[in-house]
Amino acid sequence: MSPDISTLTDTADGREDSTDTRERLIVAGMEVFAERGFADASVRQICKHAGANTAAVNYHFGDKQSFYAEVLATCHLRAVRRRPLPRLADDPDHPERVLGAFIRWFLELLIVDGAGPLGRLMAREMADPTPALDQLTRRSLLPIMVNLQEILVALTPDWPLRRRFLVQKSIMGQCLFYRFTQPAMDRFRAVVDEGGTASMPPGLMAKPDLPELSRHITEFSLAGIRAVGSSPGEDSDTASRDGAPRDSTSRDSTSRDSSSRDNPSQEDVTP
Amino acid sequence: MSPDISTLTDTADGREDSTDTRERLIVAGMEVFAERGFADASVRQICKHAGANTAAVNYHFGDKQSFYAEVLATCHLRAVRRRPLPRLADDPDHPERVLGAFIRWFLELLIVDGAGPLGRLMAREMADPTPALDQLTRRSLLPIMVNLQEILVALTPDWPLRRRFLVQKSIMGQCLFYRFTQPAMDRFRAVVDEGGTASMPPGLMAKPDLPELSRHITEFSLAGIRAVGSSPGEDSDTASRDGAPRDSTSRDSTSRDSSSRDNPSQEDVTP
DNA sequence: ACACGATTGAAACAACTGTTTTAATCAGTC
DNA sequence: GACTGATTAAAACAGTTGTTTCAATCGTGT
Repeated sequence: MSPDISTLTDTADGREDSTDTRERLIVAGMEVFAERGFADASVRQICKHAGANTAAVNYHFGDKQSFYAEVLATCHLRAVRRRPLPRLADDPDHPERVLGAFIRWFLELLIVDGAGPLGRLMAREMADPTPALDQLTRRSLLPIMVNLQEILVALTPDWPLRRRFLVQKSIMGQCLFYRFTQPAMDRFRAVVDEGGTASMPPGLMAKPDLPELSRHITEFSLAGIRAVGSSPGEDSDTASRDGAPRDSTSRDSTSRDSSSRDNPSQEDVTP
Repeated sequence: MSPDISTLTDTADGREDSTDTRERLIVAGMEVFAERGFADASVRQICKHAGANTAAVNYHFGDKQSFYAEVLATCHLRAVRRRPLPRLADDPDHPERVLGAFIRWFLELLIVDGAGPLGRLMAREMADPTPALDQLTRRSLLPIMVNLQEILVALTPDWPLRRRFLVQKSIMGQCLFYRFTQPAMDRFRAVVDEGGTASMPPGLMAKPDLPELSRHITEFSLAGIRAVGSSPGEDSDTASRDGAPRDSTSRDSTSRDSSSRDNPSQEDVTP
């Protein structure tokens, strides 16, 4: 009797513990929450969209907030399961190559999956944090940043930590741009395409081409790394130059061994 | 019925026709909208916060949506008025220097003003666009991007347009990172500071230091520009499609008044 | 002084919100 | 069959929302 079996509820991993309506509620919650935000999405709307009764959300999940957290977690889990993160251990001898793969992966996550519910929900959480952002940061953002940090450690073994963090943020910022500014860029494209300016003629703001994009960011960033690496860093506060230049003996992905190299003594990051 | 018809248009530029409560409403609107978002902020809340009656918003601005648009416009106008945009014309012979000044300016806008209402409202608009995003894009984002594009044209006169756009987005992305990821980074910092990982020890995620930051991004970006500039570009696709080989030579004379065509929004940033 | 338009105040309106309640339905197991 | 426990359906609840209504007030020009 469900009116909308048509909605592709890619229940490839639909488990048995979840009732039919429970699953349908989560799917509907993804779509509606992503489209209208937590505050603007009403449970009635979601339940109708899922072909369930108004009380279904409260029965299955307790209240709206818990339901939202569940939707967010499920959304994240499914997105991350189908797109495995490229790690340094995959090719420990060529960190530049791994960096390129990571950038490509990150861009795909942001642009392809980012257009779906997960990306929109995360963007909303950034602009308007709810209690669920905490768990989302831990589960989604932290592994990505740790992974990139490991790649950068292999690329720049004897850098001060603070400088490496700056590079990390430069790389992530270049990628995140295409997700966070997307709504504005769409309107921007419309403005430029109809009018245009001297330095920005119409027709130039096409949608990003993913291979070209990842190639550009990788090249741009590697050059930036070499540049800021050869400049005299005045941030000797995080001194402790370890004596292991470009040693790619770091073999394990979990990398609990590299802590001894990076982390002799520093709690003085704020001069 | 509708008391808003004639007087609403040009009140954003600080005319004195605004009553005391009107101004108070806008200020309260900035704070409450920035803190709770458009949907979650109630007019009762705003009116109480402004010491006005519940009907004040509807009387002075028509409805909530128009009021919000007015708040956004006023907010943008005041923030941009106190922080003039550094332009290429300020130092036409040293575009790298201008680029550094621009990056510094942009970071200040994002981090200092960004922590205030304008930044939070813009972040919200990005994640959850309302009809007001259109006007905000035109007035706020467009002049910034045009200005950066002009600087980049001076830096890389004979580049294909498409490649220059990529660089532009790389630069803006690096800066925007510190605004859009701020809530997540705060939580991130808390996680790292309490636990820490192998490559990310506690105490490292300090708040960004503005001079250091702008220096890093400028250096990083200039190196990236040189790198992607010396690589073989696939410029044929865009150059031929656009049919504009005119870029670097003809625009030097018209660089100053690029707003002569249809770009009155330029004045929003440099009044 | 009066009148008049602009503004304010307090109450009311209709619609919607998340959540509960109560009754109905459905599988299974004795 | 009857009993049990989980699920669903429909209605109701208490509260908030944006917006209107209408009388009271204020500021001024004459």
